[in-house]
Amino acid sequence: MELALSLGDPSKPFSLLGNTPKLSRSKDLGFCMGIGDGFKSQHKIDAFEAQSKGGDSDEKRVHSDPPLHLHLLPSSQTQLRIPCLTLKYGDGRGLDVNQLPPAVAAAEEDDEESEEGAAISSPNSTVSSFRMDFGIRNGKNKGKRDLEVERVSDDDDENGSTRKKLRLSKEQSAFLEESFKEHNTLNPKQKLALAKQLNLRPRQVEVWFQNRRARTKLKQTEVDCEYLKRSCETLREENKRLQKELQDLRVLKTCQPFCMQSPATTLTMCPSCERLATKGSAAIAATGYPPFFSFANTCDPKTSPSPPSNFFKSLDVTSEKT
DNA sequence: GTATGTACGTAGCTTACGTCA
DNA sequence: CGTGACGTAAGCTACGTACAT
Repeated sequence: MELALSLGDPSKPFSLLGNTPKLSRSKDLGFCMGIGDGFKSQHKIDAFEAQSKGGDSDEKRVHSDPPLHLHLLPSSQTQLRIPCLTLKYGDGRGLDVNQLPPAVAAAEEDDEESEEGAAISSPNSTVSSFRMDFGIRNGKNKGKRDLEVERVSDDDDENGSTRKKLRLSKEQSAFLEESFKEHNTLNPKQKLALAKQLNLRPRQVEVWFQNRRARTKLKQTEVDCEYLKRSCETLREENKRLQKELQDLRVLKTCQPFCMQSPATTLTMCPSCERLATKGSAAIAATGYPPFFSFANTCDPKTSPSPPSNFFKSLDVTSEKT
């Protein structure tokens, strides 16, 4: 797994070694490492939908970018086949709390339609005709968790205003996860479609995506933190080594009168190993002979190609007189 | 062209609840 | 069975952006 820092300008997209930010789709990765530019992609989707809708308030948001058609769901046009969910609605068992009571669901639908238009809920809509029975489970899959959920469902019926913690089913979570991999933000239409497909309230879908983004960011922060720790450790070691080299050079400078007569000792850096070498006293001390060109035994001359003449960064360490 | 108000979406923080060891 | 840690759904607030006036 590659690591990349995204601690700079938060408005800029997460970049992985220069690659375009892209949410990871790998199945084995528990979270998405890339932080996409949610606003931009969202606007692209808006632009597309405004164009396809043919003129309402959204149309004014159209960007100059070409419309980007994102497929919200893996199979929004087809029935999702999940074996444990294929029981018919209304067998009287295991009614999921996350499935709205018919009256409430109808009210929710009306609210959403009044807010966002009836595009989704039209009788001919493939989305509205598609109902996944996520709330229905057979006896085998109905466990303690479902019983718990049913209890809350009863409360929900008697008072919809109280705050309830409704655990999403595995299937619902998995489906939301798949959608999140496609894109980590939702526009109202997508939210509605997802809510309908999963028999959730649009607000639940919205909250789920909010929390999912937060979790992704948290994970990324942890990864960044680890990376910074390692970088810090590496730099500390490097600094320690360089300090020691500098100290050695200073000792040599004071101990060898020969150095006083020579011009400034020049430190050079090996292009392959990036260790310091000298064209002067240090090399003399190391070899006993004034070197013409040396990396102070830090490099294998066979494997170290000759650097261009202007490559070396020079450090004058003897220019100041003590 | 600029200032102001409004609507909306998001991030961040927090709370409350469910699950598990 | 009680308890604490952890994960997560949901509430709340601040902020940024787009748009209308």
